[in-house]
Amino acid sequence: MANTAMISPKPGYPAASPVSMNTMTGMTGVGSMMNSYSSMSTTGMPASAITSMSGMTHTGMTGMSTMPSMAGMGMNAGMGSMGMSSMGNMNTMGSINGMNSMGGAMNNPAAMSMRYAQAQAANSIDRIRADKTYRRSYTHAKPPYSYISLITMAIQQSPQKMVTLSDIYQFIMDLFPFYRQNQQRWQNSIRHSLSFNDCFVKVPRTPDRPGKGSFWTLHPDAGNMFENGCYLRRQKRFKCPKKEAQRQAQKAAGDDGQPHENGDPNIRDPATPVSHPTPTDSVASDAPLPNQNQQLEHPQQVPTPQHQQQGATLHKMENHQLSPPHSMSSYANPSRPIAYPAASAAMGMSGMTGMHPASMLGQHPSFAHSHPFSINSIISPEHKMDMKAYEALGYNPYNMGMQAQGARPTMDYNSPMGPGEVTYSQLTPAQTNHAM
DNA sequence: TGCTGTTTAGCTTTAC
DNA sequence: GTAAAGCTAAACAGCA
Repeated sequence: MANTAMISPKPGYPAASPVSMNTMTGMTGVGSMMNSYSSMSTTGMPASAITSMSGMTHTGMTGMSTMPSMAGMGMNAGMGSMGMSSMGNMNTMGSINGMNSMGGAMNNPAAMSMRYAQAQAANSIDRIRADKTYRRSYTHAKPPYSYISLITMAIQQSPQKMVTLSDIYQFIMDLFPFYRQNQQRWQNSIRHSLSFNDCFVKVPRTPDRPGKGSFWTLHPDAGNMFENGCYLRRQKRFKCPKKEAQRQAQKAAGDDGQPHENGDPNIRDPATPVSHPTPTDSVASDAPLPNQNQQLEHPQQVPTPQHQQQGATLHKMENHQLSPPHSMSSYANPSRPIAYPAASAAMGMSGMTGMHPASMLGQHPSFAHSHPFSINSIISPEHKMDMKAYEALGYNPYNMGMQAQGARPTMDYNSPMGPGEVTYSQLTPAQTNHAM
C-alpha cells in the first residue's frame, strides 16, 4: 500500500505533512481500513493527531499483543462470549460492539463487577501509559455519525421517543466523549439540524410540564432515513412532502417575480401572527407552518413509542389517537434510573431502561437491523456477535450502501474514562479536514 | 441573562 | 461536474 494522503488543515489546526500509509502497513487489515476510510467525510481529528499516525508501528493501534493489560482491563470478561479472537476483529467491527460486550459482561453474574472492572481498567490504563512501546490510540475523535444521526439516536433510545434539546446534548456527551469539548460549536449545529430538517418535529410543552425548550421527536414518516439502521450518512434527506411542496411553491413564486412578504419568501412578516398548525396540520394539512420545522400544537398527539415502532410505512400521525406520554422526556424524568453515565452506555440502553433494545427501537427495518453502525450496535449488548457473523459470512459492512462511512470505532483503552467509551482510532486524511 | 429555536450563508464531502 | 448532504458560523428573536 502506497497511499499518501494530503492533509489540508482546518482553521485552527496546524498543517500536517502528507502521511505515508506505508508506515502503517504492519497494522492488521490496514489496507481495507484505509480503503474504507478514504471516503469518510464527517469525522475528523486534529491534523496533528493524524500526523502522528505516520509514526505508528505495526503494533500500535490494533495489535492486542501490545496491550498486555487487556486482560487486566476486564476485557477478558467482557469479551467472553466473543472470545479473544474477536479482539482482533476490533479492527473491523469497531469497538462499539466491543463496548456492548463489556455490557454483556456487566450483566453477567459471572463477570466481574463494574467497580472491579473499572478499577482494573484504571490500573491497566496506567500500565499502558507507562509502557513506552504503547502508542496512544486516537481517543475521543469525532464519531462518524452525523448530527442528524445523533439526534435520532437520542430520540430513538428515549422511552417516549421524545427528548428536549438539553437531553440530546446530554445523550451525545455521555455516549461520545468527543462532544464534551467545543460544546458551543456542535450544539449550535444540533440546534440547526433540529430546525432545518423536516424529520424532527417540535412538540411544545404542556402547562403541567413547565420548563425550558420544547420536546423533539421524529416525524412519523422519517423512520427509514438510515438504511439498515446504519446511523451514518443518509442516502436521502427526509423531506416532509407538504413542507417540501410549500418550499417549492415559495421558490417558484420567488422565481417568477411574485411579491412576497418583506420581499423575501423566506422572511415572515413579523406583524403577521403565526398561524400555528393543528396537529393534523402539522403533518397532513396544507396549512402554512411558522417555519421549516413542524410543530405539534397538542403534545397529546405526539407519537408514542408504539407508533414510532410501527414505522414510517404504517402510520401517519393524523390517523391515530395518541396517548400522552407518561413522561415527556426520559432524561428529564427523575425516575429514570441512570442519567446516562458512560457506563450505562456501555451496558446498553436495555440495561438502563429495562427494555430490550429491539423493543425500544421498534420493528421497523431501519432499527431492527443490526448494522454495525446501527443504534443497536452502539448501545445494545444483544448484538455484540453481529460483526462476527458478518465476518464469518465474508460480509463487508463497509461495502454496503453506506460504505463511504467506513469508520471504525474502537474501544478507548486509553481513555481516562475507562474502556467503556466509544472512540475512533482510525481516521482518513479526509477526516482531518473536518477536525475540530 | 442564558438557553432555545430559526434562518442564512459558505464551505466540504460524497454520490451520481 | 453537479446536486445533495452535512458541518460550521453567525445573527437574531423569544422565552424562562
